[in-house]
Amino acid sequence: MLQVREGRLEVLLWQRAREPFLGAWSLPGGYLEPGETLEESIRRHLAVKVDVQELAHLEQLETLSDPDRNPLEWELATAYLGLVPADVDPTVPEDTRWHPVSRLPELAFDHRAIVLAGRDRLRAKLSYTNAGFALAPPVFTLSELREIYVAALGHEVSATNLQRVLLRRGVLEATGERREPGRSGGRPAALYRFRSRRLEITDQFAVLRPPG
Amino acid sequence: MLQVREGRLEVLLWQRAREPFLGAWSLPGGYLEPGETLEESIRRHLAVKVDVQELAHLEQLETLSDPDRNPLEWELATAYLGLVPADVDPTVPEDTRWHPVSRLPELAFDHRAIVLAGRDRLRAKLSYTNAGFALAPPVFTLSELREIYVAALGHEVSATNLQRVLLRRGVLEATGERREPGRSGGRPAALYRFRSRRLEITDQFAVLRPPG
DNA sequence: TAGGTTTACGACTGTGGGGCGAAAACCTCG
DNA sequence: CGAGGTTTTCGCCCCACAGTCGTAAACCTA
Repeated sequence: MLQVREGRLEVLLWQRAREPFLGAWSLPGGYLEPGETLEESIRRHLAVKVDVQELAHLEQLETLSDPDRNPLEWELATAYLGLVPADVDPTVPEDTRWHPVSRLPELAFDHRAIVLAGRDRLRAKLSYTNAGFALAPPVFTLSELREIYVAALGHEVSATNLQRVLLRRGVLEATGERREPGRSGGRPAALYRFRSRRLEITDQFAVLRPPG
Repeated sequence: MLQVREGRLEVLLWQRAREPFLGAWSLPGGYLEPGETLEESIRRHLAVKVDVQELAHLEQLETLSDPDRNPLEWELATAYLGLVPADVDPTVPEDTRWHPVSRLPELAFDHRAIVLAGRDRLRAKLSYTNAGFALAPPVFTLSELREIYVAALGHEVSATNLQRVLLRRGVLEATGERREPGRSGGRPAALYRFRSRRLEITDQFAVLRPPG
């Protein structure tokens, strides 16, 4: 589960209570029950930690099968990427904490690689899909959205470009409302929302397009 | 396993010898052995059908977990995409055949969806990676490469653009050799090869680039 | 009302892909 | 040997679109 918190991309980790890797930080998850879908299982295990309603997007990353990934027993794991909007702050149990992805502690199993793979997948999809909807609040100003993109991408983003690109592609739409400026003044910012809240691919990114 | 054969994108299928879906066409594969990697398992099962040396690229697609995907028992499956260069024609057993992806027969399980997902993954990666190396012979003319791209992408591709795009990105390099023209004449074509034969991502495709 | 702050937006620029037509380099046939 | 046909190559133009910058708009406080 990734979320932009305080201008940084962070991941939800919990401290293992069992061997192997007792006490190490690790990704939330657990075993699959018979007759259960992988996605159902993920949601069930996450529900123990956080309110699952707040998961705006969930997608499969990869299935890990290295026989040495668990030193105690042979075990497969299917990694998922979950995204949480920046405006919510789910209450989490004592043994669970958000960690900035840029400074991860020692992680159990191959979880470090999984977190980095999730970050990379997110960064790629921010470029050619509307994935931002899963990180942003329901409505937002362009400045707020820009901060979210900066945190997730890890580099500066021009607000002008962000607006033009996302509007041209039809990813964003204006609500018509404005946000009142703060104490320091400034022009009131227009409020936007994502046109769709489900993942959609921006087709025109394909190079070697069909003619016409 | 996908391959461009006779100007079409085709997939290797075999006819099931057991229930469920006895007699239906299905993707090659089988059960995972303890202590085995998923990729090792795939290669092991494929080796029964074809010479595995000819697999130029293999990548994981998705793990399917719908409890109803197998009517007889609860079973997970991890789908892989394998690519075979167009210049080889592996000998295959009696019960195995290449089928054009555009006209698939009735397939067992969820294999139809898997094949289409593999085709779509391939099409996407042809745009922003050097994935073509896994479909093309070691050396080739631009016309030959163009035919492969047309077959895989399912639409026309201008030879001019193909050359310019792939050369600019450093995906292709000229060998310096030329191919003798055929009976009908014509200017001899320059021979090219892929600079790398391992999957590499063309970074500059990212929209919302870092400044500079 | 002046000065500061934040947002919005138009204008310019540069890069790179798409399309087209001419030139190059070979063939065969009369 | 030259004419005509075939295939490949390459230069040129166009246009879409992202990146940059500067200015105008719209608010605040003092």
